[in-house]
Amino acid sequence: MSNRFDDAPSVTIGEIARRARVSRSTVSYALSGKRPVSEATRLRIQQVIDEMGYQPNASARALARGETRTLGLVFPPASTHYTDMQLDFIGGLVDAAAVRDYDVLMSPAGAEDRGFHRLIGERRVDGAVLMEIRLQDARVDRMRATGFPFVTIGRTAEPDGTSWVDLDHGRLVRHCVRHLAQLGHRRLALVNRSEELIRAGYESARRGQDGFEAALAEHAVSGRSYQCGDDAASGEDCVERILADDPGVTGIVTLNEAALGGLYRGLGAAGRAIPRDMSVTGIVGSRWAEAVTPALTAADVPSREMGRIAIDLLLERIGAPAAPLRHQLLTPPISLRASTAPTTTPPTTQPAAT
Amino acid sequence: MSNRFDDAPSVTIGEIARRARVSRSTVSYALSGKRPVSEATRLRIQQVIDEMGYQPNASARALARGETRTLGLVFPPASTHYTDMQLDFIGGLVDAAAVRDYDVLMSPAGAEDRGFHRLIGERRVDGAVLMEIRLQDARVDRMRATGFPFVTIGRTAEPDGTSWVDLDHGRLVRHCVRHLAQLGHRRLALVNRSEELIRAGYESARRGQDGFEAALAEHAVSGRSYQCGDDAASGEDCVERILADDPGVTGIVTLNEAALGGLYRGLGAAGRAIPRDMSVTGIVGSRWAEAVTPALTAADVPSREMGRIAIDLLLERIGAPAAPLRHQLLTPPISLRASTAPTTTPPTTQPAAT
DNA sequence: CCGGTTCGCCGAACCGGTTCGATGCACGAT
DNA sequence: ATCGTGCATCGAACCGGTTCGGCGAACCGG
Repeated sequence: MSNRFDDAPSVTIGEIARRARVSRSTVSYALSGKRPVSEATRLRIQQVIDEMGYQPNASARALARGETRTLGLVFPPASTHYTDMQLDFIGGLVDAAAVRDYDVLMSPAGAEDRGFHRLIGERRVDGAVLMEIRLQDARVDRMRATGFPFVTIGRTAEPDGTSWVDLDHGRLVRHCVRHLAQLGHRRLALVNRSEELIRAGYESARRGQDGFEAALAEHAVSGRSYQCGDDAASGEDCVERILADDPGVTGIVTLNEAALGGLYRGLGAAGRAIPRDMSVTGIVGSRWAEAVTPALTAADVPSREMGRIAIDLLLERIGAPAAPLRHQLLTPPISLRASTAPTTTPPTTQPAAT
Repeated sequence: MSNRFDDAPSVTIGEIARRARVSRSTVSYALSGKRPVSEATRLRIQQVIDEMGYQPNASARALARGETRTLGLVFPPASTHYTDMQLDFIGGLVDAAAVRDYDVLMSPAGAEDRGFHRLIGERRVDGAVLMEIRLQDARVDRMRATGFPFVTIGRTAEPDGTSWVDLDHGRLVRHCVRHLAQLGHRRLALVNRSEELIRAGYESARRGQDGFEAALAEHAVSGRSYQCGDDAASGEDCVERILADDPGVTGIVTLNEAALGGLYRGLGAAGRAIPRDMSVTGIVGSRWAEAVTPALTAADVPSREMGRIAIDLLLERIGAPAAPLRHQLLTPPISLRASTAPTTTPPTTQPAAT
């Protein structure tokens, strides 16, 4: 009598109905409340349910109701490991979904992928969130063609036809450049993501880059962009390239979280102290920004919040497919930390006027 | 004619059967191959399927077959953000599951949680992986009681009744201590995880701590353990406490990835150069180990591999519930990097003898 | 005392697959 | 010509829920 049943061969609604001496439909209605059930029988049913530890089978319910109460999270496979920001994003997303009584199905899937078919075609989920969006994204096109509810994290080149939440990388980079320009820096470098990602049209890298170039013109400063692999060694290497190209660079903007440590190490090795000889800023998860010494002046990316927003947008699309598409373009503020400072070379005294 | 159907109201097996002029069962057998079907009809069916873009409904299949082809990943909610190692682990796990044609359902769930009920009771998944194991873990007890297939990442105080994969934190810490002892360090400190986690019985922190104390005795060195929050500021703070307690400490072992940057910064602020004045080592994801300067001598945690192993163990339990339980206790080697060096104080010249 | 509501519950159909037993047919052997 | 055999296919039941239409009993007013 430790557990009611030796094996507990998944007690069904029929079993409950039999023991409560009502029909299956009555049990169903008692639970869903979609039709009135007398207080007496409701109690009797509830008692049997408690005794037997009944829980409705999710597959059966999904089949009957036509909804799975599951959301898909689609991200490219062959996982180059994720960044901290992405991780936090996933955490926020899963938590938000749980609060709304949805589970999240992880699917490493490209557009042509079997995994993609599974998720959408087999109706394993009621909707999907697409990560790691590219400017031209076959997955988005396919989703749009099927009419399946989805939202993207990041936006394609043609963003109007989709619900999405995104960081305004272009603007953030412009803010970073402005910050450096205001501190007097005139020769900058952008440390972007890897060449492959950029070539693939990875949207944050591309728009960040565009923003960089626009900002250079805007503030009449010079600068150059560098592609950099997602690891410390690439970061070190990148510093070498930057200083080889132009030893006069005094400001760096980075979009590459994973290379940040290497960047710092490379600067140290080159004898450039931060922020005395080199100001560094960029878009980096706060955990990394605060881990390096000196701590990085960087955009405070609200990753978890973005996960929550994604869920809300998606549930809106599922609940009201006809509702207008919605977008959220976020431009979080830049947290001033210790890695940026005014240029020291030209004005030895305070720069009073121009 | 862009897409065969304006709305594609989920084409079913019945629809396929009608158009191919066979019965539903024949379609099913043609797809599953569980009974022979003539080549001619198989082709005819396949053609209709291709034309209409049929894909079997996952819920219906799960209901009929009694298996969902989905695995659960259960982790505690209220997500204190995860470490890099955990992230890589999840990535490896999801990828491994995808290769074996399983999806992964993320569930932030405590033992008493609604989420836990959903996953197991409603049979949303065929089996589950439990992360963040504690020495006494109510979730493990519940799972064991239900007889549901599961494996844990980490092991409880009573590990024999469960399939698990785990890092041998005790041994790894002992190796770290031995390494430091061999370099001549005699006064050490352990930087552990947060007080709450340890009090909660978080197994890696507890076993790491035990290993530390055992190793101190083993190598006749002195040392003390410190609890440290999972962020850079706590790491800085922890350094202060260590040096205040005993300024003569020359070796640190850390289990706290998130505090590593703060640890380095604190040491820098205290004027202790690594590794000249202080050797640092520990168990930290390689991305972090290589991001700090000097790079950290640390255990190379095979996180992705552990994810793969977890999936394999779980699928074995699902496929053969009667099979003996299996365990994998991993002790990856320690990668020597730049953060540890022989003590410099006693022997100013090279230590020729003794 | 009777007809019309209302309430509470039941039975059946359905969701979209899988699987088992049975059946029709062509074939070869006798 | 006849019987057995095996192959290809079909029909029905089932998985475990949800939902709709209907029915009997109790209750109401006239």
